[in-house]
Amino acid sequence: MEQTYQQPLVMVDTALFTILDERLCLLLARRREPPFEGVLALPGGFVHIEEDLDTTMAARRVIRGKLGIDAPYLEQLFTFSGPARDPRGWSISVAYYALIPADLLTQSQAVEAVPVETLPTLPFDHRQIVDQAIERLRGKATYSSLPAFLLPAEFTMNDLHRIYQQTIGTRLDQASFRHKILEQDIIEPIPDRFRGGAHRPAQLYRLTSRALTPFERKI
Amino acid sequence: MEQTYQQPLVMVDTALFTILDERLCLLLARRREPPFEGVLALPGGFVHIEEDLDTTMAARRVIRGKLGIDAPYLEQLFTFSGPARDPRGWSISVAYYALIPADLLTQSQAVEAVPVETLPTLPFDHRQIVDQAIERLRGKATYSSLPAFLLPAEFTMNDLHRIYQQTIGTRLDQASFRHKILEQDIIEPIPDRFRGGAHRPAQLYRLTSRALTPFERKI
DNA sequence: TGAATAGTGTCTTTAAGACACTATTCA
DNA sequence: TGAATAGTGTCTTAAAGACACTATTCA
Repeated sequence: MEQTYQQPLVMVDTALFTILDERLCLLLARRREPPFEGVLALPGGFVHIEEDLDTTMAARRVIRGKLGIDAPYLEQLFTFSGPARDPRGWSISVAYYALIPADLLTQSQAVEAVPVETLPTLPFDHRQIVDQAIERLRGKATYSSLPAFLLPAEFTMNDLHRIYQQTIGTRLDQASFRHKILEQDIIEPIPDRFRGGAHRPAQLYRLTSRALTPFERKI
Repeated sequence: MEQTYQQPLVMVDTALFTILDERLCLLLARRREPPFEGVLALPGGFVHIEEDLDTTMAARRVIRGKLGIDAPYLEQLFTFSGPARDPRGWSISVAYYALIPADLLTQSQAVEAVPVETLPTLPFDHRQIVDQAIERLRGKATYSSLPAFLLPAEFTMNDLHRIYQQTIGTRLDQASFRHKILEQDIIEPIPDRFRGGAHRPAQLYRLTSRALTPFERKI
């Protein structure tokens, strides 16, 4: 019978991104169990078939366990597998990536934020997962409202401009950026809400939709 | 111990595309075992951890079992999971899609080609897998050499033009298509090889690379 | 010859990007 | 006032797409 084949271990791993000090960072958790006990790694865990309705729910459970909150954006990335990626045996990891606005992070959470340029050596194949997640993030940033999910609910046009530049990794002309974002209808001004400083106050905006909006053309 | 959690069933399913009579078709196999014995479904099977090095190898094994050949293009699509998608229990299916040039198909193979517009009712969540595979195929067709993998090793510019139109689903100006394809350097003319008819013979081309080439801009 | 497909040159439209400018606040 | 950030209008460049044309074969 087919069903009697020995089955792989099934887990989920999550690459959690945030922007801290104008830099793209990854949230890493110190492992509390072997293998690699005490080492910084992507938050993850086994799928619990009694409680998880699918692997996305398992990823949500892992994120809630580490951060105490739900990620505003969560997407399945890729499934990694093989006999050698985990010393416990032939395993499958369904990898996810998520965007966490910095204002949702608190001291109490069991994670450390590390800039993606200075990541420590990661256990398992987590480095590969992270690289692929960054590639996906950069790719989608050019063609969608994705980077906006790294911002708090209210933000200025320049906040958005900066976050797009940080995720894409290139300079974008300020004026052209404004023209194009406004054409896309992904954000709307919040009536009578401005943010000031020693300069002209900036209009505050919010997303028009809580879902990711793909663009026809690039930003 | 974490390892003692009950593990899901782990399988792979493959959406195999080909072009027959100018139409995008899916290769379906009649199931030889329960559940859904005798029903047309995506070729698939359980991951065999003793012989498969990863899920991609499992997908290759499934394709070789049905077609006796390797697909020139194979890509992981998405991982589907949950307690209800398979009556045998909580399961994970790592779905793949592949492109099969029509000249590699023979009568002896254990599959039926069905145009994607007239698919029968499919078991499990195979309909969802197919829909997502078509979406991915159309998406990548605009930005890469992907559709060329549906053609035999040698083809004319007009073969390529037609296959792009069939996979993308829209008309493309013939002259502009030629300009843009030649700029991309994905194909090269085969010296002194032409295909005739009752008309001017057409230059035969081949791919410059066996790998998928992404384009900077759309075709 | 003309029917059929192959292949080229060039114009128009539209998107992407650059840039010069004006606006409003506070110190 | 000027430093600082906010915001607008318009020009340039380049890509996408349309179109008119020429080329070569066979019946």
